Amino acid sequence: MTTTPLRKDAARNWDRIVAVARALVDQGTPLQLNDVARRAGLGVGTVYRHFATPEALLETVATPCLEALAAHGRQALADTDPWGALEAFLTRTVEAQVTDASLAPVTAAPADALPRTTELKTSLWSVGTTLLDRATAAEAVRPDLASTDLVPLMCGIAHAVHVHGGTPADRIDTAHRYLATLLEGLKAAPTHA
Amino acid sequence: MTTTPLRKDAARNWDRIVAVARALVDQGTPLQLNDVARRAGLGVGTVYRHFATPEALLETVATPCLEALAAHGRQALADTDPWGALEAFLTRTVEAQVTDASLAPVTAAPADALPRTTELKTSLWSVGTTLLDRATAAEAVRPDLASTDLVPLMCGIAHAVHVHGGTPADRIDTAHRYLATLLEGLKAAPTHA
Amino acid sequence: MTTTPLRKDAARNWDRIVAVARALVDQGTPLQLNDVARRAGLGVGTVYRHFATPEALLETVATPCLEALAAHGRQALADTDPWGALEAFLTRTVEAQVTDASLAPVTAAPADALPRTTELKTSLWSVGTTLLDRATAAEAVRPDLASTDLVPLMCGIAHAVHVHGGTPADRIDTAHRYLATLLEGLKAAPTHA
Amino acid sequence: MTTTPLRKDAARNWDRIVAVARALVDQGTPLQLNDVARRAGLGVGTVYRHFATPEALLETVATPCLEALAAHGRQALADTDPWGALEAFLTRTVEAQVTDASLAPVTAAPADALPRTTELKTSLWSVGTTLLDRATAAEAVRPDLASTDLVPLMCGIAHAVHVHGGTPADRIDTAHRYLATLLEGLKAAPTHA
DNA sequence: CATGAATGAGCCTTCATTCAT
DNA sequence: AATGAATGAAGGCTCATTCAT
Repeated sequence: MTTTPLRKDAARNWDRIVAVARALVDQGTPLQLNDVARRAGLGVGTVYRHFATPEALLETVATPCLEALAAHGRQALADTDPWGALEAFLTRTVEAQVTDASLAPVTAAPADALPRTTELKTSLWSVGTTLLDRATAAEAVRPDLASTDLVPLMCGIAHAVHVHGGTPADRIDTAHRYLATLLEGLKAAPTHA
Repeated sequence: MTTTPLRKDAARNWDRIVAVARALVDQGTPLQLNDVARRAGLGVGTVYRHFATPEALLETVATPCLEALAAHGRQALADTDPWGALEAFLTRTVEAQVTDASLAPVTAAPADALPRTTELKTSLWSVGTTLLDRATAAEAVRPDLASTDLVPLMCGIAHAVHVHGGTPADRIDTAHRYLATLLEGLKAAPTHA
Repeated sequence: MTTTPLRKDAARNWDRIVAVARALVDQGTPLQLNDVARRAGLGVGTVYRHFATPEALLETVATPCLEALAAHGRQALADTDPWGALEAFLTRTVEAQVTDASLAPVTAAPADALPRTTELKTSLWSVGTTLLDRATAAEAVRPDLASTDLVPLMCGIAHAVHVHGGTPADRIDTAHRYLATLLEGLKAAPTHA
Repeated sequence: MTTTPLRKDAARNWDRIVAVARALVDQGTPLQLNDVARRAGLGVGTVYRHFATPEALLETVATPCLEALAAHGRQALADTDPWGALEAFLTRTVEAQVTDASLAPVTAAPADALPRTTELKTSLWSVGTTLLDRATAAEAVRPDLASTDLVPLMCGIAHAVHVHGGTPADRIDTAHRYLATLLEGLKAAPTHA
């Protein structure tokens, strides 16, 4: 409906490019389209045809992960425990950010290169808002936090984990500790403050 | 006794360079020594003579703020309320990070360009450790946070504020909200967990 | 099978670059890639794409001459007169060094930038060794000279000619005189010394 | 008669500078006046006052060695054996060139920075000419070599030794071998050629 | 569609030399 | 005399992007 399906060879190139980019992101190398082209055994022009900017490529790399998060978000909406649903959703989000280096920049970016990214971010934001509203309504969460705070806070935790450093395994651990602390703070509504 | 005082003209240039750098940092432009030189109306060589690397210049720009924090830290050590002292110290720190764009990169950097920076960072870290230990001993803080978590968490909050965006005034506000939440989480020891 | 032939335009640029470099070498100007680019009317990047370092370009400039020497060397091996063959080979070598300013640095360099250069140098060295060994075996040459002395001595003569100065024509003449003297010394084995 | 003697402190500085330069030359580091100043613990200006150019400093470093050569040359003139005198003189010269890195560039330079250098070079050239003429007159030397060939040939040998490489001890050895060969060639006049 | 050569702005850095102090 | 700060031309190299083939 939206996009004409790619010719078979073009699709193969598209896959190669994304795979190479994924590998580069995982090893922390900044995405340079020339570089990606060389490693993929393709011409620069081909890469540019598929991805007009480094950001577009990065977002493409991040997409599957964002989709998984969005899927999980839809399930979370079905959860009847307001606090539990929020907690699970945020946990998943932070785990993803810490595990997948492509998410942080995409999430924090003020503008998106691909419409699909915008869709997914909007969807996630909407889920987050809903879950937070429910929790707030259930008085399970301090009232001075708005839904616009969720993304920044998740980015903040991911960044904190990054600054802390350590092996990938360490990082997940650290992320859980930091998130636990923050969630405790979210929960403990300043009743009499 | 420490450093030979600069000649008057050299001092003037030093000041100019730092002032230009300060301005660039404040408007979010990355520091490039050639650029700084041009804007300061000086030769490149002059800037290189004073600051061997962009990092050295950045740290110089950050120094006054770090010194103010360190001074405040020394006072905080005299505070007899373990929790209050920690809270005040972290508040100041986050306010500074959010207000002054030179702090975040300097704080997060694994290596320092200037000895003075190392001194100040060490001093701040030591104050933080002491205050956290006291609070932990007073059971005012959840036990699973170590002193090595303080810097990452402060950087995380600063980053969250950055992602949230808004005017400088907004940002201080946001910082207070985020910090308050986190502190609540620090305080509320997971009693039965 | 060896190298993909260059595209027509790329080949034209390659030629231009080498031609400019040749001219610079001939007039004694040191090769600077930026400079070459400007004179060739090309972008710096183009020159860097073709030749990663000044040495690579210089060796490319020297290659045709080295190939001619190598070809002559192969013929010299067929000469049945041990002394005559050596003499002819060394004469050609020195004439080349004196005539073509690109040879001296390439010959004297301890490391090569291009594999082709290494091939050619190895080949020439091997011819020289063979010819010297034959002459030594025929007792036509003083025994205290090793094949590792050939290159230095040829470089030495070329350098002597350079110091002497004069027009290109003068220089060939001088080279012949110097080489004749040296060859006389090589021949006259110190019988009773 | 010529120069006002330096003030005591100025003389001390002069000495320091030359000593530092000597050390740099010996270790093969190119002479940079800024660098020399720093190592000597002096201001750049001071070094410039004493030596207007790097060449002037280099020539100053070379001077003692040139003077020793000149002194030996004057003695050689008293030697009654034409060939022996020439041989001894050239041997000394080559040994010096190979041993002292300051000589090669000074000798090969077409122009001098210091009058004293010109004096010494002239003197040496004159000695060489005289010795060669005597040897030629005694028919001890092939007639097609002129006195203007001596300097180039010595430079050539030094350069050959340099290209050959090896430890300082090796180099003297190599120099003797190369010079012996060349001298043999000088001696063996091409009687019937 | 794919290719990859070309581009050139832009950044970094060094160093010989001058000149105010 | 000595100092050393300032200068800025000069050279090196990278990389995002375009466009002819």
